[in-house]
Amino acid sequence: MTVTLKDVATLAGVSVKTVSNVVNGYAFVKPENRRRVEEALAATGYRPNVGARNLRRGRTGFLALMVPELSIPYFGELAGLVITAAQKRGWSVLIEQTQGTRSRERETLFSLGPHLVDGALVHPEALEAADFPSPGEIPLVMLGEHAVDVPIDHVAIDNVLAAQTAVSHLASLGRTRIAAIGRNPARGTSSQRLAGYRSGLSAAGLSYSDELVAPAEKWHRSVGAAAMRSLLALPSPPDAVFCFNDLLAIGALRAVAELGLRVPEDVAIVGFDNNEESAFSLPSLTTIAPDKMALAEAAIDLVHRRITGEKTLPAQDIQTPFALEIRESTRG
Amino acid sequence: MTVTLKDVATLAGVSVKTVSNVVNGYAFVKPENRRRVEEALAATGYRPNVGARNLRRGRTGFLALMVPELSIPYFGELAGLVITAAQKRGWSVLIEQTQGTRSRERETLFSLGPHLVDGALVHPEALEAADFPSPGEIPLVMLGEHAVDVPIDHVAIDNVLAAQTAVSHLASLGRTRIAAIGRNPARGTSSQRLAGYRSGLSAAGLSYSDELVAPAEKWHRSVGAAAMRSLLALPSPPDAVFCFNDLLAIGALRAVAELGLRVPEDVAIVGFDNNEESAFSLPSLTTIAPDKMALAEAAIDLVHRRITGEKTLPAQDIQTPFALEIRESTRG
DNA sequence: GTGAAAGCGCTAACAG
DNA sequence: CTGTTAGCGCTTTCAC
Repeated sequence: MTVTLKDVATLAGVSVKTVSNVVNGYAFVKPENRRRVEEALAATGYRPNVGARNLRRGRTGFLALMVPELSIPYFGELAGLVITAAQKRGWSVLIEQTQGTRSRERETLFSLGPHLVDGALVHPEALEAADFPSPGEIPLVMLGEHAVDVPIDHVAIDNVLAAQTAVSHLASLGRTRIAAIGRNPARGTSSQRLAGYRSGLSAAGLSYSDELVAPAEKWHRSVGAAAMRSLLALPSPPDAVFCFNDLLAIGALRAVAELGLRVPEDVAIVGFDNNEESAFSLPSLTTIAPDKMALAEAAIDLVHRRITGEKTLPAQDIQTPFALEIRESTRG
Repeated sequence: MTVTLKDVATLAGVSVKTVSNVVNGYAFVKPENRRRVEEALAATGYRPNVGARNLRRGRTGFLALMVPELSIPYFGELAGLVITAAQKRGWSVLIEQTQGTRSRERETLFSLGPHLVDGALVHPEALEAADFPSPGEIPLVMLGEHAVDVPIDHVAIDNVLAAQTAVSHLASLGRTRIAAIGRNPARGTSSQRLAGYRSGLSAAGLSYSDELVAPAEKWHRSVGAAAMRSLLALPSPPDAVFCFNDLLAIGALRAVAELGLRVPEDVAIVGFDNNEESAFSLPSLTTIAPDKMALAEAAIDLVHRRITGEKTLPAQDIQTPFALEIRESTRG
């Protein structure tokens, strides 16, 4: 059935070694033999058995990417970039979804045997330090928030600074009651963005008020809408809102519109992530735009370095760039 | 180092066969031996080498999913569902992106060796009949449009009927100049939706006019906006538009707003795909909602049946349900 | 019930 | 430069 190296060798009248040499692009093969092997290769339609090759080489050719959910635009976009970056290095990417629950995250991390994948990029949401496998397992790179203090490679943007940038922008517009949507003590990212929000406020000489910070269990559009409604129902409602991600902001946009108010005139809104849809919402959304490609490439680069050698390097903490993308939702 | 079956056997004082039996849940093992093996297993933290096992068994435990781009919401959502469905059957999913180009699609299809994955779900965009591998390779299931006539399993919604439903809905609102956005001769999906558009028109007693059908190379938001602008610049502009996907429709929404017109009063708009964002656009988007979960599960089910036995079954053509989701963009 | 041994397809010494 | 050979870690006859 499937044609093996041996079959090709027999047909070409050479040894498997020679065929292997040709297949693997080894330079020193007698032209005559090379020709015959190549003919046999073409005639049989030989395809290497990747599994066997990897078994022998001690690597699998796979990388795992663990994310909460691919249907969330940020992760869909990120995953696409990761796959592209990985492919350039010859890896195929296996995707695992966790729904952001700690139990699924633990399970996934544990199931990533040393034989299934060569390394993994993980974007944890709820994981705690104790959940991480003992070092010495496969190379792991954390994406996004460094929720917990573990000595593991990590790449992300400076969330605190980014959040602060967003809030400063709002303040520079003359807004004085700047709210936030997305508080969630269980998520590391939330704490960081909250910290940035607070320092943005104080940098602008504005005082922090608890009632202006709306919680959000899930950072989805519907939650953003609900949160915005409750903020607008306040005795003195906000004149600007910093949403911890774009989905919340999209929801907020809708809530404002439903109440007959205008963005940005009545309420200015800033999001976070720069999902593709944010450039097309009505109004389009000012947002923090992380350089997702840089993020993906840095992560792949890191895992690549870990796999090929540099085992002993101390855990890296890489920051990738971001920018404030100013659009209609904060433009007079 | 990594602990192997043999290590466990040595430690437990039995043969590899016995350990293998225990690991694989073989029933007839002397209790005493089972206990000792289990202890050794726990003590060493043994993890089976999936690659080696698969090499032996002749399967890999992987499924490939080929899509144009994960950053496109429809594919992000679909991929998420496919991964979930595959996981229930014990498969991990490998994602390959093609950017919708024929060359990348061919390459991908070709690289899907019989050893890399047990089967593949492919969503081709530009592939032609000649590009398909000779039957007898790994099980392949096509998702989405049956662009070409090849005897390969296929699951999709009835695109023609769905498009017709969308157009009929627009006609039922009393609209008489119903345009379409998304013509692209190179894409099978486009032809089908165009056919549905035409039959929807004629069912409503409306005549077809070429000038009302806007081409779209890529079905992206910006293209939808541009197409809408040119339609609105027509001497007698449309009063309704059927967009071949939601992204085009989102772009169209923006173009209408920029010209100071209103949706649905001046132009009613219908999309296709029911991306999550469509429920939150302003106005929210009426759209054809394919049952994506049914699609994913039918596809996984099919590939599962192919892999486990039913090789000789003739190529299946499965239709999954869809619904017209009526929202603000067509609601007075 | 369990051990010994063969071998899945491939690569990497090691001769020659 | 090329053939032979020994495994990678696992499952699976086939004896015992």
